[in-house]
Parts: sequence; C-alpha cells; structure tokens
Amino acid sequence: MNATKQKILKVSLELFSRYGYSAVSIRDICRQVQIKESTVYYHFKNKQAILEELLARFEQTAEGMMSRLEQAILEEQERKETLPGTEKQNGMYEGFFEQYLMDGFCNQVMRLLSIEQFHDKNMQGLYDYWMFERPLGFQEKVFRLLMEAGILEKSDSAYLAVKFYGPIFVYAQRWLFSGSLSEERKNAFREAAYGYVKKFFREMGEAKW
Amino acid sequence: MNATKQKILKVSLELFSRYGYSAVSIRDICRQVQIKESTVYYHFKNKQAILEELLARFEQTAEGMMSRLEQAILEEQERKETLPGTEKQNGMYEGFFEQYLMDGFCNQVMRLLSIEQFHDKNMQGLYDYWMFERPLGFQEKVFRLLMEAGILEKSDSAYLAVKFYGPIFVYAQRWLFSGSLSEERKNAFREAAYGYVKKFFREMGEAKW
Amino acid sequence: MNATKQKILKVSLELFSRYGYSAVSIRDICRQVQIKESTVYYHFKNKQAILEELLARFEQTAEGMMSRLEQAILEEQERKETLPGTEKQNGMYEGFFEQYLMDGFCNQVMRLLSIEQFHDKNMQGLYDYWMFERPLGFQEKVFRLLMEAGILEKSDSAYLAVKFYGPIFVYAQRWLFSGSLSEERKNAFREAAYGYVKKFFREMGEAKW
Amino acid sequence: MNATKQKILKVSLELFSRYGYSAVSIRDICRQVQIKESTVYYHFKNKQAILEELLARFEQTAEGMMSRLEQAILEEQERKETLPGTEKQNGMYEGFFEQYLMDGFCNQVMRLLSIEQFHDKNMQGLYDYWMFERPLGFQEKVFRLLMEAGILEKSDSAYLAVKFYGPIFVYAQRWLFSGSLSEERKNAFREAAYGYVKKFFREMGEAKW
DNA sequence: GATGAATGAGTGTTCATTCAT
DNA sequence: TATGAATGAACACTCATTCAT
Repeated sequence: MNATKQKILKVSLELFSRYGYSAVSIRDICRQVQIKESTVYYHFKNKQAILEELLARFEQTAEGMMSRLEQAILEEQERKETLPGTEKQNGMYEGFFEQYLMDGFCNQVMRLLSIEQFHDKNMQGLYDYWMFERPLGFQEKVFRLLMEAGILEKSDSAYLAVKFYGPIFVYAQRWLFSGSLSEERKNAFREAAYGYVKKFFREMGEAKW
Repeated sequence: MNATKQKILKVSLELFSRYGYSAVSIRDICRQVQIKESTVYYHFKNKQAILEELLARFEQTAEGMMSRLEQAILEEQERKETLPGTEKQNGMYEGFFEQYLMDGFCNQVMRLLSIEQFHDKNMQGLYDYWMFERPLGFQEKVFRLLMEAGILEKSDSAYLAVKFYGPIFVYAQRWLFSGSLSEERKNAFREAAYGYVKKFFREMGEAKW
Repeated sequence: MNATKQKILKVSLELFSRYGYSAVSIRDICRQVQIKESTVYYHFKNKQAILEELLARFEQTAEGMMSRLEQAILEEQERKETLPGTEKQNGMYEGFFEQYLMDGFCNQVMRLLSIEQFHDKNMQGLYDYWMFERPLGFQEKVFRLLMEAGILEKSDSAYLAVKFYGPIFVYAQRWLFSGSLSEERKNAFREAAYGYVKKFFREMGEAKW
Repeated sequence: MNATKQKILKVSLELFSRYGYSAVSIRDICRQVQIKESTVYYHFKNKQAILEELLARFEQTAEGMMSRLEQAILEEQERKETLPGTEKQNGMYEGFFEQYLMDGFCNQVMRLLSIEQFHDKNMQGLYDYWMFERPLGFQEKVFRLLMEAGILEKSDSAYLAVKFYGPIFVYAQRWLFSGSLSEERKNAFREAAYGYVKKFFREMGEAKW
C-alpha cells in the first residue's frame, strides 16, 4: 500500500497513543510525516478516518493473535493431557505477551483506547473487550477445560482466571502501559511477568499433586 | 473558599477526567459553571493553574487517606497479633476502597492521571506512585511484618503483595476506571472486590494452618 | 446596539449582495470592518447567523413599509372616492420606491435574495413573496376595490395589476437591481418609472371617462 | 466534440446556474461527471475557461435565436402589411419563448448571468444586453415600423415596447428564473404569458380600429 | 467579583491547480 | 485521455488569554 498513507497511520498512532486523539493536530502529524496538511486529505476523508482505520487494523490484528493463542494452547493441552506449566506452554504465553502487549502497534492502540475510553462509548467497548473480557474469558475457558478433564480441582474458573490474570495485568499496566515503551521497561515486565507465570503454574501443580 | 472558584475546580475535574486536559476548553468549563470565560482568570492565573490546584488537593487527600489506612491496619495487626482476614480488617480495606477508589474526587483525578501520564513526566510519576508504588509498597509492608511476626510463612512479600493487589486492580480498572462511574458499576466492583478480599485471606489462613 | 456588530452587518450585506453569501469570506468582511476574524465570533455564532440577522431585519423593515403603503393608499382612495392618479397618490408610490427599492438596505437584501434564491428554498420563498406575491397582491387589491366602488370598469384585477407592475419591475430590475446602485442609475429609474406611473394612471382615466 | 468535455460543460452550467460560479468547486463538478479533478485540466486550462466557453456558446446561440425571430417577425409583417396579433405571429413569440427563455441551456446561462452580474462588469453587460437591451430594442423596432407603416397610431415606441415586455418579463422572472425550472413552472409561464400576448395584441387592435 | 470586547495563534478542512505517469 | 499524488493558499471556526470597566 501507499507509503505516505502508511506513514501517516504510523505517525498518527504514535501521537494519538501519547497525547490522545483530540490533542493531536493534523499539523502535528504532518510535521513528522514531512508532508503538507492538504496531503492528508488526499489519503483520508478526515481526521476521524485515520483513527477508524487504525482501530479496524487493530481489531483484525488482535483477533488474529488472540484466536491463534487460544487454538494453540487448547490444542496443546488436549493433545498431551498434561498439566499446564510446561516449558512449551509458558513459551506460548510469552510469545503472546511479546506480540500483543509489547508489540509497538498493539501496545499503542491499547494506550489510545485507555485514553479515549473515558468519553467514547465505542472506545469503551473495545477497551473492555480487549483488556478484560477477551483475555479473562479465554483464561477461564482454559481452566474450565482442565477442570472438566480432571487435571484441575473443580472450583470457580472465573475466579481462578482473575487470580492468574491480575498480577500480569498489574505488571503490564505498570511497565508496558505507562510512560513510554522502552526496552528497559519491557525487560522489567518480562522479568516480573514471565517469572510470575512460571511460579503460578508451579504452585498450581504443587497444590494438586 | 469562594463558591465560584470551587465550582470551577469541580467542573474542570469532571471534564478533564473524561476528555483529558487539553481536550477541555475554558469555554466548556464556563458553559457548565455558568460564568463568562474572563471570570476564570479572576480566580486562576491560567488553565494550567486549575490543573495544578486539582493535583495539589489530590495529593493532600490521597496522602491523608493512605497514611490513615496504613496506620490503622498496622496498629490493628500489632495490637491483636492475629492473622489478617478479620471482619474489622476487611472493613478497613472496604472503607479505603470506598473513599479512595470510589470517591468522586479521587477517582476523577486518577482517571485524569491515567490519561495524561502517557506524555507528561510529572503525571507519570504521580500515576505510578498512587496506582502502583504506594499501594503495593504498603501491602508488601503489611505482609513483611506478618512474616517477621511469624504469622505468615516467610516468602517473597513483594510477590505476595502483587498477588493480592492484582485482582483488586483488575476489578478497579474494569469497574471503577472505565466508562463513567455509576452506582451499578460501583456495585459490580464491590461484589467482585470485597468477595475477593475475603476469599484471599481465608485461603491464606487455610494454607498456613 | 454595539457599533462593531452593526458594522459587521453593514459590510456583510454590502458584500453578500454583490458576490453572494458563499463567495464572501469572513476575512473579506473583517478586512473592511477593520477587525480580526475572531472578533466576528464574539458577536455572531457563525457566518450563517449574520445572514439570518440580516434577513430578519429585512422582513421587519419590508413588512413595515409595505403595510404602511397599503394602508395609506387604501385610506386615501376610500376618503376621496376619486380615481387614482392624483398628485398625492403618485407621491406615495414614489415615496415607496425610494424607501423600498432604492433604499440601500432593502435594495441590497433583495439583490442577495435574487442571488441565493436559485438554490435555497427559504430564500426562494422570500424572493417570490417580496418581489412578486406581495406587490402584485397589493396592487390587485387596490384595483379590485376601485372596481367594486364603480370607479374602474370591472375586469380582471390580477391582469391589470401585472400590466401596471410589469414595466415598473423591468425598470427596477434594469436600473436598481443590476450592476451597482449609483445615483445615476437611480435617476434613470426615477425618470422611467415615475413617468410611467403618471402615464399609466392618466391613460386609465382617459379610458374610462 | 469530446463527450467528457461536453459533460463537464453541461454539469458545470447546471451547478453554476444554481449556486453561482465561485460556490461551485471543481470537486463538485467532477463528482457529477464521474471523473477525477485532474482530468478537468486536460480539457480546460482552468475553471475560468469552463465559464468562458459556456458564455461564448451562449452568445452564439442567443444571437442566432434572436436574429432569426427578428427576421421572421419583420418579414411576416412586411409581407402581409397587417396588424400584429395573427395566429402565426403569436406562434412565433411562443416559439421564441420556448427556445430562448425555457430552453435548458439558455435559461441556465441567464440564471448564471443574473447571479454574477452584480459584481462582474462583463457579466453585467451580457445580462443587460440579453435581458433588456436586445429584447426591448427589437420590440421597439417592430412597433416603430408598424407606426411608420401607419398600422399603429404614432406614439412612443420605446414606451410601448416596455408596456408589452413588462408583464412577460414579470412572468418569466417569476416562473422561469426562480427556484428550479420544472414542467409545472413552465406551464404556469405558458398560461400567463401566452394568454397575455394574445390579449395585448387584441386590445391593441381594439384601441385602433 | 465579574464581564464585554477583542485578539493572535491555531484548528480541521476545502480550494484550484500541477505534474509525472 | 485520464489519474494518483501532492501542494500553497484560503476557508470557517475555536483557543487561551488580556484588559478596561
């Protein structure tokens, strides 16, 4: 696709995710893209259309990632009939974190959503879905299947999902969705979150067997 | 203090916490306060000064609340030498949630911080301190003291604090810092968070004894 | 009323009546009023509001004039029970022409209407009413009353009204609603129209008696 | 000639005659013609050139019509040495009205002229010539010749021309040069104007003989 | 305490036009 | 013939702010 349009999208997201949609002017965007303001309107109907294209792309990307993770983990569990917490499974979570939470594009859109969700119903819906409903729902499903397979003691799978997701969410918010996303902050998250995931599944194992 | 100034602050915060500082115009504020724009400049040096006064008041309020909770809980524990999870202690947490996370003023400032933290170092500092550092630090201290007192098995108190705080943070973000703060959402949080706190301490008790 | 606002209205009408509403920019207006563009928006909500205020004022003015002429001529005729064409009555028409067709304000609004009526339903309505319906209706009424009083031979009063109004309308369009309204053009109209009115009534008299 | 160019001219005139030259953008034109904006500049030097071509074509067309009518009516009168008002002559006027005032192209150009004449000297000249000077001059000539031939009582032929033309002009302005040119409005004009022409010549006949 | 009037800088957007393809 | 991509100038309008009253 057109390089200029691509760059407009890139720069726009960079700025939107930092300052919020309305605090970023077309002028700001053009200054960085190195084009004149009128050029933007060749590629986009208006400012709003930039935002919409970004969100559309995000939903596609996020849906793809989420469903791929879901499928992979469920397949893995089904096939091996073993407890979670294997090296391979931990790696799956890690891969997902890297591509979803720490990837420039997704991270930025989610920052943007977290700014705009306070006044925009649509944004609020997306924010809730991708931050809470979808990940919690997925994790609950995983635990529920483990319970049904007798691998995990029967209990409230939703509660377990929140217990698992809570600390990850704290780490993510603190290191990945605060200030600017640097390599140091990513590492801080990795150390905290990856360690936590391992520990969690280890403890889960110990509790059962 | 002057009623008009008070109302300007109130309305400003209402709007800032929804749309972000720069997306709110003096006009917007004045429309709701029912004054002319020039009047604002009798009470405040400029727009920035409104924000600053709001932040200053928040820090005072938040500091007061946090330290009062800290003192109360530590005293309680010290005095009784008992495990946490008593009715009284749970009530303390609940009181704190009500006054800190669910109170109009504090909730709104924290929403504002969460919008502005992405591009403003100062805001980022406040956000991190009041969202993560302070509450996690406090909870860690509580657990550490319990460990030192032999009431809790020695372990990583910071890790324990995150495990405790994680789900609460998830619930708070989902129900108290999304969309608009309604009584229904508050109840959703109460149900989830208060239930969680009780369960957490119950499980902690079971694990030890 | 405020002098600046007044001047904005005056200049706006001057320009609108020459170039049409949409071809005149706020900049154009401000250049002549000698104010900054933002000042306009202190006095008017937007560009459209200037137009609306002009139209409202015109309708008031025009209604006042038309009804005063109507009343005066009908009274005159009633009282004297004589044929029209007296010096006094001719003077009334002339006075009306001067104040309505040749007056700066009304003339300009009607020019504006004649530009805008092609695409704006509202303008079309006003244009038709004040250019055709009202003057023709009034003149028809005058002739009808004369017929009922036996002063004029019974015939189609509407047709008679058009015959009377036609040439006046031609003169008005040619000399008052073309190019720019100068004293020379006004005089050209006066000569043509005043002469015509006299002649018309004289011929009308001759035809009857 | 090129179909695209033809369509550009057609659509341009449609829009110009409604909104005025400067209120119509190249974009507006291209939207309807279904071409890209840059394509216009293959066919025309610039926007102004579209207007100029339209005006040139109009002058040719109008000149042709006017002179054909002139010739026809004068010949007719000369040959028959009779009073005007014959079926055939009335039909000539009617044919002229249909092709000149009511024809899409000419009607639209004259609407355009009536918009633009207020600020453009050139347009003003064309407007005056084709709306007043030419038709009045022609009619005056007809009456003068009739007077010279002794068919009509000697009098002010210019005054007679205005008396004849006045109502027609009123009807034309009201029904053909207001709002949008519909079949209903055309019929309203036909009824009024054709009836008027007949009546006028009948009365003229009665007055003399 | 509050406001009427004004403003310079900046907002998103549209304009006619160019030019390489 | 036609268009994709770009642009400088202008557009209506909003902004935070000032200052005399």
